[in-house]
Amino acid sequence: MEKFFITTAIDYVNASPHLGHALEKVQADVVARYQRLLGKDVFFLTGTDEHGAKVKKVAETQEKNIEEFVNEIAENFKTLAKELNISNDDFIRTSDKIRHWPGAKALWVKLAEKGDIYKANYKGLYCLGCEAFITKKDLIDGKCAIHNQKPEEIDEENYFFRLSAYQNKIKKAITSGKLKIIPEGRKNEILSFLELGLEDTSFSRPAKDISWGIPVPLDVSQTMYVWADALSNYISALGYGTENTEKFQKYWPADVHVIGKDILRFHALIWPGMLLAAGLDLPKVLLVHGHITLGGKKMSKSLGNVIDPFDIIRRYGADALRYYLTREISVTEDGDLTEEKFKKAYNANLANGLGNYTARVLKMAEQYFGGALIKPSETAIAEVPLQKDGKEFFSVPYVIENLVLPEYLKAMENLELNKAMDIIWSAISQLDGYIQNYQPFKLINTDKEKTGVILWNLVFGLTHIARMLRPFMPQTAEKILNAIGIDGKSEENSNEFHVKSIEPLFLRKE
RNA sequence: GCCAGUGUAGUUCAACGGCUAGAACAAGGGACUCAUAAGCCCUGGAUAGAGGUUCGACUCCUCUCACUGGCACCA
Repeated sequence: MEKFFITTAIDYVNASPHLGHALEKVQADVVARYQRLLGKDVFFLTGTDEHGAKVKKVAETQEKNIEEFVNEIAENFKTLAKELNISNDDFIRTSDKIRHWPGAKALWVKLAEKGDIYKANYKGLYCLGCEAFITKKDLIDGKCAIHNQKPEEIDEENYFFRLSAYQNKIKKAITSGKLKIIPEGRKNEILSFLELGLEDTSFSRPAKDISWGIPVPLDVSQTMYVWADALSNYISALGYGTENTEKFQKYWPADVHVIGKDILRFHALIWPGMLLAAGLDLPKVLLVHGHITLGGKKMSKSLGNVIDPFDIIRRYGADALRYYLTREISVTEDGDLTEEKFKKAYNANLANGLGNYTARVLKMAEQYFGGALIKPSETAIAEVPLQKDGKEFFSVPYVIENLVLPEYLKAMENLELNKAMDIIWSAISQLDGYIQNYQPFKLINTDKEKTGVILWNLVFGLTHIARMLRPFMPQTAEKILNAIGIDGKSEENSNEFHVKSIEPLFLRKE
């Protein structure tokens, strides 16, 4: 069986999950569910990044024991995944000494043995107010923009990773498409960055500065810096560096890393560099998503414009949020969300579009035929084709199977999730028009047989809509398939439908 | 500042240099009733600005303006 390994970035636990985390989880989940439906052996990994001075500081601010603190936040991320119906197979935490540390350390040792880790002085600007290194970007007139004080120039000994040695190989992997970066614009961004030349990258910090982290193998005076620690989660979770490397052998390399544009460089440069140094295969695809803005503004606590994903799920349901994140927001671009936009999209497409179509079709089938619809002859089906621009078009099954499905599959293969969703809704719209054309609700009084053919077509369409929706809106798809008397698993069961009407899928919100 | 990219209807998006610039939502109108006052049909409405190349430009070139991203150790 073909394997498929997909990951999300691991989320940093300095604060609770927000909509951006939800976006990434849902995108990855849709792909994972789709690949499972294709029959692949999917391993879907997500997790949390829990180390670093920042986490420690937040825990201290809240006067909490650091372990308790990260446990608490990690639990929030797990809860979000659960409430969003994320089908992850595993959840890795970088503070997990048993599951994560061995892999992170083993990779470090591998790089060290290769001679690609060396000690050197790291020079940086350290702001006492931030209690962290800051960059030139953070400076205004040479002073920290937040604390308005001059940073200290610190010169300390660190381990470095010889990233520069892999510059050409990384570049080749990207240009050749061996490591594919979606979208194109992000790829170009990385390639132009590569043109500038890669410097080696700092891979550790003195333990006195970062005590909350993984100690460097054979040198406890140093703690692994974030990239050495966090990126290795993708293989540590598979057992790399432990006695049981079965999963690692089976699933690596990743077929898709779903990441945000903010961490592209680390995944497109440092991570491939590490893998090349360790003699491991590179991931196949980096799917880079944008950020969610709220009313056109960046999410920020100080702006007070945060929208809580849990709140949306509570009020509209997980599938509604999944719908918005995958259809109303383009996978690779920034997307905007406001309560108003959400409600509008919910009413127009879930309550009115999908929900209403389902309701009217099920109701008619139940009322006119007691829910039992038997597949009509090909000739009978051909006699009630779809209409297009007032002219007869192809039959419903033909359009679904030969026009809609291939387009949908193509969009899914290309990871164009919002396009795939558009295709589903365009099918709904065509079928709504079909009802209007043939008016089965009138025709039932004069020609019951023909009405039966039309309704069979409508239910047939509904089964395919539900099937296409399964990766996106699993609960809704199941409800629909159950209402049609289909278990959703076998594909060859459209000869006979036993339909019963159900509660509205999505109630309108005023 | 430098390098990329974007700019199309009120809004979100689409258009290998080639038919009348397409959709969707929103707005206005109409005929219907199976359905969640949903659905269907019709209508109005746009290429940021200025030049240029071309038989022909949303598309290519130049400049201006606006916005976005990147310009390495913040995740």
